[in-house]
Amino acid sequence: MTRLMTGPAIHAVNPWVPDDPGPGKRHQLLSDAERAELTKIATVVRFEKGQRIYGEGDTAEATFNIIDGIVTAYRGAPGAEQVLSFLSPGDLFGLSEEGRYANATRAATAVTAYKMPLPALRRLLNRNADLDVDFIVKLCEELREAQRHAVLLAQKKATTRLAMFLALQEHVQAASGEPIFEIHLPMDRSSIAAYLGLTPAALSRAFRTLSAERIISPRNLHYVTVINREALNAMADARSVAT
Amino acid sequence: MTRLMTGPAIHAVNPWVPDDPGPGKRHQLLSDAERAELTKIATVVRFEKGQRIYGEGDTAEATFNIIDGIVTAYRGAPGAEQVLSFLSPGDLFGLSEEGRYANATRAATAVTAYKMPLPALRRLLNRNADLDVDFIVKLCEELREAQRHAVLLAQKKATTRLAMFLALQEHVQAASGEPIFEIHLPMDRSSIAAYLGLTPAALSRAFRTLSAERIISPRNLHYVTVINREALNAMADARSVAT
DNA sequence: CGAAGTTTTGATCAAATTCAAGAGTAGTGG
DNA sequence: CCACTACTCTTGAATTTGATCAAAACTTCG
Repeated sequence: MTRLMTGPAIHAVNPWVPDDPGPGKRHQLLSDAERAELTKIATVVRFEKGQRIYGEGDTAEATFNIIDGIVTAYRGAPGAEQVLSFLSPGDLFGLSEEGRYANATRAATAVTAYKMPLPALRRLLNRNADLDVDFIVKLCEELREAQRHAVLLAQKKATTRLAMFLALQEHVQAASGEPIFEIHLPMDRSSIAAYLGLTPAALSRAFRTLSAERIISPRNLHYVTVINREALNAMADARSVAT
Repeated sequence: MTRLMTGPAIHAVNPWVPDDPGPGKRHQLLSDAERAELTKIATVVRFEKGQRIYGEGDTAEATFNIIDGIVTAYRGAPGAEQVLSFLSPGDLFGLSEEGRYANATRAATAVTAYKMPLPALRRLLNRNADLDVDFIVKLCEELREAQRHAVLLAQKKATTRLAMFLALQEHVQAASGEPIFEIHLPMDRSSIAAYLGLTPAALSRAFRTLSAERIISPRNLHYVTVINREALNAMADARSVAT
């Protein structure tokens, strides 16, 4: 969580070449000059836990870059709500929605973020080709994340979905730098359930099953230890079945 | 299907402003000059129905731009295969995968496409900021499509998923210009099932149910008429439930 | 016309949803 | 600091739905 340099930060893996820090390792995409440029048009905003940031269909006014905290992106009316993604520090959201936001967002935890007004951002992107590339790279990453989500949702068993989710969270955590002895799940159960396309009841049972099978060991609602990583990865890799 | 001008074509809606041809209407993003540039590095390739274009994990060598036909993007071993998207003319694929392709692709029908080697494309993008923007826009669109897919997969009832898929296909068809009295489904049932996260058996029953409820009327395996669009949209909009 | 493939249908089985009630967790105020 | 309330999460029992396995109908193509 050391954040010495100020200004917007976009974290992503390099899509072009496979060298870099390490496979799957994320790094800062922006140069200091670019961060300075972005800082000029950005303001820092705060949202408290549970607060809505913008709604589905609202006129898009700004793009956000998370400094700290987790943001939930979701769609649909309350009661039939579908969570699309959990966004972490370094992530970008509120971009590219045909003039309106395509989904709603809310703070899953207390959130600090840079807010960049769309017109200014657009002008900046038109002038700065490198910055464009950075945004492309970031978008590609989000696209792949959405695809992973689709793969997750296509799994039929609740335990498989949960296993994939836990593996994903572990990855996110590892990629953000901190080593992991425990997986941290800052969001609440119903949000996870909505992300996994399950009812809270089914999710609860899935947790129970994985615990009973000695694959995980939940310390409390927000911290889980992986006991049998072999088994977890075997489920998560979803390369079961064959003939 | 009138395709008078030659050269790569990227079709997308404009993400910035909501004016344009019409809401949800796609248009050509590239200028003639840009198309000429891309043409210089592109070659035309053909794939026959069912042919694999590249595999998951292969070293990424080129990006493709579909001229004609439908491409299936999928992931996972045969038998546990998950279809991620069906790509249409004007779509781009094979982009942005960290040096390797993140998913496999195959031709769902006979396909003609432009093949653009990655190094050349990269050089071109570095020189041409406008082109970058076009790619960003296109990527945003694909991102949103992946999110829609996730929303679809999160639906619990098979009939709801099918309804959403049919609505989606109708949209794609409408956006590509041709008016629709029938929905065209060029891909085979098992691919649709894999896209919907269902078994072929369940998909078949879902078709049956929607037919029995007088919502659709399939002419044959590849053409379906919507009889009751009200009901179809009601299911597809997934805005059921409330309090 | 025949053969290989795909799609549909049927019966059984497993799993998730639903609905409802019970534990556990905050968060509040005395 | 504890007790109370509101909320989230878990658990249970019945029902619905899709998966599975296998066989029959239909396409497609040689």
